[in-house]
Amino acid sequence: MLLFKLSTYAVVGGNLKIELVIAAVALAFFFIGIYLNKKSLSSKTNNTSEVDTDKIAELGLSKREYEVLQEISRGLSNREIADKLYLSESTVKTHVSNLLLKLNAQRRTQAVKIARQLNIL
Amino acid sequence: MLLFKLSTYAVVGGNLKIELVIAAVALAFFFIGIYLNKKSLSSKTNNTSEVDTDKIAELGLSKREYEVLQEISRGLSNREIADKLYLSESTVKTHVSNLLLKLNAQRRTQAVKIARQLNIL
DNA sequence: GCGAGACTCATACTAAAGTACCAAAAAGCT
DNA sequence: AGCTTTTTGGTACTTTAGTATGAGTCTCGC
Repeated sequence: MLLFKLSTYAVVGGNLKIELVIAAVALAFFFIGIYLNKKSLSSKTNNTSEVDTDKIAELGLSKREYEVLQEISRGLSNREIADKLYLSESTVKTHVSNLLLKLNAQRRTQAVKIARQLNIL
Repeated sequence: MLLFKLSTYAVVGGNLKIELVIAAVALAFFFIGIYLNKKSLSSKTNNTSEVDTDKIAELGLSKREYEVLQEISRGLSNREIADKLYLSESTVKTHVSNLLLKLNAQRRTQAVKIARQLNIL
């Protein structure tokens, strides 16, 4: 607005070429448009790319359970998760079972889907 | 550019108020900025949100196999997929096996991960 | 009309995944 | 220290998942 007023005064005063003023205003608003648009878009897309830590706590997921969940989403088997986290397969199974209960899932694939929907992965 | 020229002629001709013309040009370029920006952004972000049909063909995934893959990613069991697609569980198992081969996966969870990375889901 | 894939389904297994229940360390809190 | 939750692990089963193999049907292009 300030820029706009200045430009009109300049024209009325007659000490600037009209074409130049219009071009300047056009250019300015062109970039303002780009800037505002970029801002509004980034606020929308960031929502779908961050992990919701509060939700994890809300579900009562423990640290280990969450780690196991992450490995499941990476496609690992219980055996592989056990090796990666230095656990027995039994322990992994225990974690998985508790995990499924807390996420209201019947299967590990479903757990992954639900976790994704809750922005937990 | 055409719009720009017209506006300058209008001012020179003296049959329009300068403020109005400048405002119009500003508004026009404002939206042009938004438009162009949106276009350039969408070409970048669409890469991570659209399904790559070519990749599906490249992998040799058949229609049915792909449908089964989708249901797996929704967390369904073979039994549930069979019911949903009006198939026997045997058939679903066959599709899953072929699916895993084509995706180089050992498990359905891994298939989902790989499919996601390939922008197939 | 015929051959190639795709689709369907069955049987028979093997291998994972998941459940139930229990129990002992380990870690955190007050 | 005492209590609680987490973490760990075991045994014993049941249920899904996945593999192998064979075979009949369907569809589409040529």
